[in-house]
Amino acid sequence: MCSIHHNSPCFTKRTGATKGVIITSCVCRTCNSKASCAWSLLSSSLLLAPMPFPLLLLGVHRPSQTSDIPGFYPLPPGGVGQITPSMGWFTHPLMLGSGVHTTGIPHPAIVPHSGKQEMEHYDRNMKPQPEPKREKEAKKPTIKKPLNAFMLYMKEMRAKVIAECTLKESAAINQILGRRWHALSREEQAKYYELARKERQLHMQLYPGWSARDNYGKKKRRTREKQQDSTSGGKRSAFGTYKEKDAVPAQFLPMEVL
DNA sequence: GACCCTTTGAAGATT
DNA sequence: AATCTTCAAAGGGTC
Repeated sequence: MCSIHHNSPCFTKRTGATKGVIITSCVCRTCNSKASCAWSLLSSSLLLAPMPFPLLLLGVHRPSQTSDIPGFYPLPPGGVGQITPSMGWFTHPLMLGSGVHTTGIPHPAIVPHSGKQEMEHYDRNMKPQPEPKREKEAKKPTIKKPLNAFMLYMKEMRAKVIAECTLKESAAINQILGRRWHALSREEQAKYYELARKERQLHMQLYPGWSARDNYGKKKRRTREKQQDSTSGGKRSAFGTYKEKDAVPAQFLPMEVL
């Protein structure tokens, strides 16, 4: 957050690549000055704002009652234990998984440990899972990272892009979504930044001791070299720079990026 | 069946 | 402080 433009969401700007690695820096969207990335998890001004559509996207009702954090998930003095299904917390597909907070409150960020496959049962139209396996995996739940603005955007727009382009491969879809993301106006992007910020805040409140580090190493990665090779030629998209061999065919690209 | 690919953003780790 | 790394989602492809 820029110290001057408090309401200006920062964004990560790709500034180039060294040895195949993209350098990132965070700048204020308004004055373009380099700034800290923590654009105000604690910014009460935004918390006081009316709930934007993104929370509707999540299926989380905005409680009408007041709370310490108006417009956001109320946290009673005792914690989150008073959040009830009637508040809509459980109505979103994301909320229908087996993830259960230590308080007993289910949350999409909690999934049984062992990889992305486990995500299916809360995010893919509630595919029924064999019960014994679920119980087995539920022993060691993993609290996932909250989604960032772009991830939320992807989640919302993926189906639309698939329908438009008849593509199914996620890598290609994501390239298109990346370009469309950059084509969004700041106002449009701001909606997702705010949703992401609230997601992070909720996550912090539900899992105060959680750290992104907790999930480090849970995905086994193959040799880093291969990844660097793949990025050195085309790098990490740096505002439109793509590997030619992986470029999305022009006929699949939306008009606005052609 | 685990990981890759591909995207951006957030945050932890390292220099 | 600056830079680097990992992981969030997705699902076809690869090994």
